[in-house]
Amino acid sequence: MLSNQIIDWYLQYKRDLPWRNTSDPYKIWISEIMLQQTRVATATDYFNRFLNQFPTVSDLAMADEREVLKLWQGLGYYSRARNLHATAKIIHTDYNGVFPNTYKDILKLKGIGTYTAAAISSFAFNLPYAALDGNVFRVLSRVYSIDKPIDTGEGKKFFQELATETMGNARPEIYNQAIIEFGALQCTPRTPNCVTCPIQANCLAFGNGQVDQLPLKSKQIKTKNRYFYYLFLSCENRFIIEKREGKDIWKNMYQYPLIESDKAISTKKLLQTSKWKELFENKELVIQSICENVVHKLSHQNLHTTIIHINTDIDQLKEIKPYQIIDSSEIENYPFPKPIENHINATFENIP
DNA sequence: AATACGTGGCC
DNA sequence: TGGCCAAGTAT
Repeated sequence: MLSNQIIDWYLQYKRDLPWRNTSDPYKIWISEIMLQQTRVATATDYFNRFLNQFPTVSDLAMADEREVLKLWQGLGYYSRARNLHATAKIIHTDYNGVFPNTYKDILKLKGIGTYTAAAISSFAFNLPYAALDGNVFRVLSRVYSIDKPIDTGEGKKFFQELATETMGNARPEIYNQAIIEFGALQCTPRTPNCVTCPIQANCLAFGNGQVDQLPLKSKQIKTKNRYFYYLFLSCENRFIIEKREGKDIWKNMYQYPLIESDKAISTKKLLQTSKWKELFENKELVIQSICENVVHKLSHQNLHTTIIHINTDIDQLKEIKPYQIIDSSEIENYPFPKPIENHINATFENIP
């Protein structure tokens, strides 16, 4: 039986990961959120730091969102951190600090969809819900040679039923971890290790020679270009930041004052924008340097960033209103997106 | 249903 | 080296 073969493989080859060997739903929840669209190697250090700072769901509930985002800095998909924090508050108040223990209640929580609800339900409570993530899609599509696209509603429904069937009466807690780990280590996206695969004889795609063409995806992402002009306004170790609001990327994170354009513009044109005038009208300024056009690639957009460094005197900084001045010693208190983090690191590397 | 949401690694 | 991919979810 397929489920038993995969479990046997798992018992022999599984990795010892920080979130394994526990049935604490809090730890499992944190790990699952961090692992969404994120590699194990990247998530591991974040997981350890996070659990160290917030050992229980109530510790997390009591924190400021800014602190949570700071711990998440660099991990990406920051709505995960915001939802994690909001959900911790719900569990702390509505559930008296005790993690809900039914699939239905778990699925209601912000940031938890069908995959994560099944993962927590099975890993923590051994409930029989088949976890369907990218690994499981890949393994099932190959073993059964399914050429339905996995990124459509119909495809997801089909694979969810197939996953449930394949799990059968296997122990949910171990089976779900096993097939996910099998996908991550053995049945990998590129160059899967079919030579040593224990289920090679049962794999239809291997028989067809179609392993490298599965799973099938129908959609392709299109990227757009945006042009970011950051104003690094500094005076010795102090500089100006603003908080990002709204529904755009990096919500509730901090950055240098930003002038955005949908196309590249000259420094001369920047001088004519309303934001520039708002910041500098009637003030003296000297552009010290310009770091031009570093392209930061996100999944759906290319950000062409230019950082304009301007030295200003302290009195002038104080007059600029919706922005705040921070000292380099306060950097640890504010979450920054990668482009800003990179510039801060390069600028303040020699300053204690 | 289609799209937005980050970042880093890989070939 | 640019495009694809990695333990998805919300809208």
